[in-house]
Amino acid sequence: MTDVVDPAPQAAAPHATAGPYDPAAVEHLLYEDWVSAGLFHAEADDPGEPFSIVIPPPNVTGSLHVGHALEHAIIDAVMRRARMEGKNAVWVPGTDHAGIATQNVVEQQLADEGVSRHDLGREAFIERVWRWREESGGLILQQMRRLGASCDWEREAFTFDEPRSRAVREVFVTLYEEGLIYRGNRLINWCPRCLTALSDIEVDHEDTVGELAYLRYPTVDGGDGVVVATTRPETMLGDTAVAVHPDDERYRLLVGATLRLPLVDREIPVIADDAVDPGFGTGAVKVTPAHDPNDHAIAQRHGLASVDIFTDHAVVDEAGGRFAGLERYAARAAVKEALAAEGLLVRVEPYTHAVGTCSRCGTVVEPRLSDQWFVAVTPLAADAIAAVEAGRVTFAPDRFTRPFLEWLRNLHDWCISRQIWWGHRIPAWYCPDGHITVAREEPDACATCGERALTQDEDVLDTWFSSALWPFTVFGWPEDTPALRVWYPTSVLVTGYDINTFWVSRMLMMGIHFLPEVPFRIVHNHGMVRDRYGKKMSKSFGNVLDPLDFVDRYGADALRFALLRHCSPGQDVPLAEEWVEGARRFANKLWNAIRLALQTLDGTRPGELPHREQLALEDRWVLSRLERCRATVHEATATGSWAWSTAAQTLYEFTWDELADWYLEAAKVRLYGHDEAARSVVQRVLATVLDDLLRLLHPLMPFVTETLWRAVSGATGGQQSLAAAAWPASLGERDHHAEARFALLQEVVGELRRFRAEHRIPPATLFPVALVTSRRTELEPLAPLLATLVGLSEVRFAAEVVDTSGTTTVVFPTGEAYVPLAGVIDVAGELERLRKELDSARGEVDRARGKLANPQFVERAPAEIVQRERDKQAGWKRVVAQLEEELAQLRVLEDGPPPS
RNA sequence: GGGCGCGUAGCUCAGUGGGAGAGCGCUCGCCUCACACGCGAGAGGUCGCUGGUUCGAAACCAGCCGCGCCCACCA
Repeated sequence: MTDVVDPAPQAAAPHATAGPYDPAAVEHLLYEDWVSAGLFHAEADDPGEPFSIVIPPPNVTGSLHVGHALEHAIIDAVMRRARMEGKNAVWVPGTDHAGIATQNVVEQQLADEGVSRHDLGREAFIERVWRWREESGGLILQQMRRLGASCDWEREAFTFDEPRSRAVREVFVTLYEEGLIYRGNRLINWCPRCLTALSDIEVDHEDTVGELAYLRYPTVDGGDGVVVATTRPETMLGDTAVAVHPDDERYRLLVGATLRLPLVDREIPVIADDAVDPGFGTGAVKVTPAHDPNDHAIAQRHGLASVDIFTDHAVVDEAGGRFAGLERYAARAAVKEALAAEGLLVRVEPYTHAVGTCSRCGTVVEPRLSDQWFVAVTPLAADAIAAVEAGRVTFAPDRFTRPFLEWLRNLHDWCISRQIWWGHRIPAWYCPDGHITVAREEPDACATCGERALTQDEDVLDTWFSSALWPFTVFGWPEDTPALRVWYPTSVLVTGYDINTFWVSRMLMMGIHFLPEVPFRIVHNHGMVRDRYGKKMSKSFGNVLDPLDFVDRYGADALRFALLRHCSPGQDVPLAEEWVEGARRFANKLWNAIRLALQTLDGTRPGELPHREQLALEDRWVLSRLERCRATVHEATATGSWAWSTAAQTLYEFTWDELADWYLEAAKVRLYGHDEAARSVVQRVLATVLDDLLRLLHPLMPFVTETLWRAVSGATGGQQSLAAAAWPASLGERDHHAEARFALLQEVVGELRRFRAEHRIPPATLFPVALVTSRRTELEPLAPLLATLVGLSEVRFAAEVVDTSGTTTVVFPTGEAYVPLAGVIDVAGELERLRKELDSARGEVDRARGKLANPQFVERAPAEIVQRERDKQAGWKRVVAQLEEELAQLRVLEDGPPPS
């Protein structure tokens, strides 16, 4: 870490600082510079093909978690590439008011203070939430800046701000007028803790071990009646019938009979309905229309009454007679007990079934008949289905299409009213006679009877109602704005597959209904971020990773790269600290590679490449490899088919394995040499290669590349930023000839290095080689390179080596290298080392033999351990044999004729 | 009940018809003048199992086993 107090971005440039790359010293300043230069801001009439993405708005009071980090890393990479390609690109940021989630958080705060929202009253409560939004609402957007997200901050939107609220009322009223929004008394999911209705997808289904209880309902005349099976005995208090299948012979005679409902003494009929599965339980089902969706449907068909037995809090009400006042689970126990006492509890067996829970608080939901507002989704869904089937919207990856369509085809009407306070109040007013007036602005009088004393509906809208409008409301709808005309439909929606139903489906339905086009062409579904073992992150499991902690310690680029490196469409992304650390090392490698370049470029700027005949083999090789890298990255980052792991991996390998390990090492010959012309050539090649590499890497790692690019190119920032530079064009055809020749060199270098390592030849010891090779004409010009890369004192080529005494042979695919051993290998030292190794290996063999010779061990130790010992012994025996052979060879050398 | 994904080195993963690979971890040798957040060398795999297609299968097909996820109003 440097202790520079107030460095300008240039001050931290690589040639001016020592030590590793320090992200903290540059990131903030670079971000400020980009924003103040307006690089992320776009106007509708800016030049270029329109390209737009709207952020999946995070909860306004939330903070950035790794899932956001992944999503924003992807979107930002996409945006930056689009911008570099000259598109008129805009990324609209913003937040969601997140109705129930936010209200729950604030209610919890109040609870900690010992008050409830009802103590405060509606006005004061909402004011309190707004105040909390002011305090915490900017946080997540600030955190996005730390990641480098290139949002157009002048376009920040909020699902509950005034422009969005106006759009919500417009949509609600229009749909109401079209008959697509209605108020009705229907069975909904009720959360007894949040005290509100929920839509179907806000309910999670969890397999729960429960019981199946068999209850006997006698006939009114005291006959045996019917035995029904139920997982919820307490709901029998609300039963209004028993149903059997019409073809069920067992009950043929009972259909039409009247039963006496135990405990409440209600007379209920036995009815026949196709919905009953004769194979389940006893084939007879109790019908509780007020608390079960199936039963409700049956009741509708048969005109049965509904008896609601619960209060809002899921406590039995007066309809439950003597059980009134009991909470539902207490009531379950009490009902079972009472039935048992009357001999009507036939039996109870364990039974696992799915139980619905509130996705916001985990409480078991209560199906319940209730007056709520609904969207009649069938016609809207039909249009959405048609759009997907016609390919106007595509999913990446494609496999998400089918479940999405299946979901749309099986939709029930969407319950949109919520009995909470934080959200868009439903624009419906009631007069004392119960007439409903739905209006864009508060009406003066009832539209039906002219009554002036109106009260507004108390409920608010499902938070997804307003986010469904996001892709067009952020551009000013319902006004016909230039932004809307230019940027709608948005180019692509980048979001997790987990909210395709919550959000994507609703945006599609609303977008198609209210605008001429779909809201996005492509839905790019990323996966979920998981821990290093692929496990879901959860607070209770203690494996939650904090993205900002990573940004602090490793830099934003490192986090982004670590995420993108493991990211392919639809696949979950594992993340561990080591991956981020590895990405930080990569940034540092890049930093240092360019530091070397800056120290040797003498101010050479990227520009025209030298003529081809001036280029050395390694120049042609690196340019060809760069072109390969460019083509792969270009392809892998093309809209809709994002193979981020491929792009990241390709850039990583080119930078590290090719540029740093080979090209820079090879280039040193000329960079440090005294041939001015040759130096100029390599400088110009290097400057250009670095320029293109930094451009390609910029969408993934914006900060380090920007810093380095300014140093390489001499750009001063602001408008002259990498963030505003052009995406690299093709360098032309690959040079396969140069690649093949360089590969030849790499093979020879590899073999000689292996020889050096095996024989413990110190790096400082240079040795000569004589090469006999079928590729002499190709390799001969590369002799200086070979010498540099391996550390050779001399490279000779020969048709054949006549006198091989005192030399050893290194074989490579197209020939052999002869290395004299005198002065190269420390024969005495090698012998010493090998003898020591041999001693120790023999010791291991003896140790194992001793152990295995002990009958106590062989007989009593677990077979597994004994076997392991045998394997060990065999392994060491092989090592001994090998060492003995090596020693024998060396002894020949020691005793042989002295090398000339 | 329906659907989807995954099973490749110790761990996490890439690889979709012709060389079994990467990062981390591990072993050995090096502070070589960009980088020890580094350099060089290396060990390690019956590509879940069975069968099929093919000249050739980690990859394509079928079945099976195992893990994970999503959807679902059989009480």
